[in-house]
Amino acid sequence: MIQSLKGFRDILPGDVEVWQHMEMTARDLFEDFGFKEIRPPVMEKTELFKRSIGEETDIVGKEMYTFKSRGGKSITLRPEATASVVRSYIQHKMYAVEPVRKLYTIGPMFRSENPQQGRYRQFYQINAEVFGIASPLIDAQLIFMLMTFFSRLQVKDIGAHINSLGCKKCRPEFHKALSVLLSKVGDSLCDDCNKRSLKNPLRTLDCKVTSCRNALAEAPAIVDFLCEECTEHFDAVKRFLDRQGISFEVDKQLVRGLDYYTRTTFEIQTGLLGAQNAVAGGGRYDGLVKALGGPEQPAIGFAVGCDRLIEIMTLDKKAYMKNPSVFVAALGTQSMDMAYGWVCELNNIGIPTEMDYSGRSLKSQMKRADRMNAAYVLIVGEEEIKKGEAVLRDMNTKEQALIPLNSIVDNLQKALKIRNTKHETRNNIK
RNA sequence: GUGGGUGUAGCUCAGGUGGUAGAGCACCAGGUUGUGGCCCUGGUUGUCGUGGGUUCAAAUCCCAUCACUCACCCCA
Repeated sequence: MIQSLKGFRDILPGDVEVWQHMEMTARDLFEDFGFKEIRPPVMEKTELFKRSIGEETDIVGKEMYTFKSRGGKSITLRPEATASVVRSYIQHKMYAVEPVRKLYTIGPMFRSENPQQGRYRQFYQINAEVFGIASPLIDAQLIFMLMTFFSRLQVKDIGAHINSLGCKKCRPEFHKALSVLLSKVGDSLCDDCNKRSLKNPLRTLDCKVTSCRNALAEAPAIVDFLCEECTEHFDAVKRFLDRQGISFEVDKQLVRGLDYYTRTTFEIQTGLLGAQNAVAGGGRYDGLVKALGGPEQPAIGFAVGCDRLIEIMTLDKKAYMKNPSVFVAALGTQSMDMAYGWVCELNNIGIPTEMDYSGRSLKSQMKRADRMNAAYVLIVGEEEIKKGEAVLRDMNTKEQALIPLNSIVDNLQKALKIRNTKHETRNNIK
């Protein structure tokens, strides 16, 4: 038997409905906030990711699906979306047409890590990116939109964590201070952190090894080294979050794993997913557009981990399943022949209708209709054909009505309309 | 890449110290000769993850391998 690849999985009917709901919620919300969808390809030149994410990061260093194309070019299955969106923004000179762009994208990402809870090799992200706005207003608004997204999906047990990583002006100062400490406590650090302290000292801050945590307990905080502008920016973000009633925690240890982040960074964490506690993360990347060959343009964005989000949604899956409105129970070839015509027509006008295709007993057809949760069963057999009337059974009330064979479709349409309005009024009253 | 746990029917799982498989649910049929949910009766389904080894005999013991899972690492 051929199985799917390790870390790659099928999302099956029954689960897909929840995914659709999540995606619809995201689209509606993001478009309310002025975002437009963009769909970049899933493959890019390897160079794009090396230059944006950073050569020394784990993602680029050991997690990318990289291979040679037939022409010998190095290409990579995207490990994240921001790089592609920025590339596209530059390639199509979007900045020239309209200075401010708000874009979102939904799709699969690929990283070759060992799978575990909330982590797959093909995983899905919803990304939102804003170009051309330097103001802290957008930082706060983006976090506000993200939190609204979670609340619309009724996700609980989450909290926002924010930090500022400074800019190219103030970060070197901090690096210096941190490096001094690192070289002092080098002996008590783990092997990884010793490597990090040379290549990417920032990363030592979120090491989970206890000895490192202890050694770095007195580590300087980036926020204490921020330049005047960065401090102002960070304070403003916090103020605007407060203003919208968004509760958050300033987390000095919050360092992002991608090199391009500057200033505001944030992560939405949950306690429900074990080690994979980040359901969403993002931040500002003011230097990236220029670094990839575009003009100097501020930018900020976030990514939501869909697979993880789905796991903590704990919604009633059944609520999202679509059930047939009508099941046509036909007995005998002549009835099946007629049923076939009605089913096609009803399907065509948007009424989900099912029938039995193998000529089984009425009892088993009723059973199937019941299991499928059909609202109505239309029964047609020899008797009905003789009388010229079919039996329409309401599966909830068990009421049965006779309807003429020549106006089946009209009658069903009417019956379902009445039923739907009943539902609507009931929902409105609630 | 590293470590722990698991792998038996479509699903959830039983199968002390070796004797070639079972339950519940699901599915199908019947009871009710044309009416669903409850009930009763019967039925179908397995290369016991895969490959090798020990043995008269392996789901059971040994080795390898794969997959799943959790954790490290890292991240969404």
